[in-house]
Amino acid sequence: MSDLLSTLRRRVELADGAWFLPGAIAESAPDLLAAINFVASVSPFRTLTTRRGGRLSAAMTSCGTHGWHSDRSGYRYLEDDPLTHRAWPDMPTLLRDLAGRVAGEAGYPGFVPQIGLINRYAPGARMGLHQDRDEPDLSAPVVSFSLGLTARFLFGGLERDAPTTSVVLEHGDAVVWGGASRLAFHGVSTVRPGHHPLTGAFRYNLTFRII
DNA sequence: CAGTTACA
DNA sequence: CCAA
Repeated sequence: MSDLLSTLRRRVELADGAWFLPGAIAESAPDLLAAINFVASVSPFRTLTTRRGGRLSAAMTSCGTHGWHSDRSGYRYLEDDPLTHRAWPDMPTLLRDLAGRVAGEAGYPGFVPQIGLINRYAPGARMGLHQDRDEPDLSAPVVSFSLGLTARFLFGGLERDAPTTSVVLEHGDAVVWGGASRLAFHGVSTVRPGHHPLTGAFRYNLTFRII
């Protein structure tokens, strides 16, 4: 897609500093799936536990300098994958470049992601409202890509009780939130059964962060 | 509280 | 399904 057309693409502001970019990464979807498969071949998808013994329904893996992890010690970023006891896979150049481009389209120029967290949702999986607050550097936005099955994305405010707005995230969509929305609560409703020609019975979400 | 569960 |  040309730079001209990408500058003309539709943008919807969900909240102050939070942008929904429909179709922003659609053209790169096959290459993104290949990148996901590479990451998972080094650091496989795994199901994480919460501090109190619950289990996250979305399977996760990471790439880049650190990976996001949760267990009985809580949430944190780790330099090494506790599953493989080795470094997380390098972030594929395509992911870094695409996340930077999409951040720029949302008004956050110069974004060079350090970490890519990949969430895999089978039908029935969900993600409760939460904040991305494990990053010491909150000046950078969070960039999110959606691939495969559709899901309803909930975007709230700075307190858990604040009302949420929702958008349906489809294959190829992106969301970027930063600035006044950087610590906004967000989540994903239960993914419904379905089939996607590229991803089969899965939804993939990639979130790019700087810590 | 990125969770599950009990009950109106 | 929502409140806790």
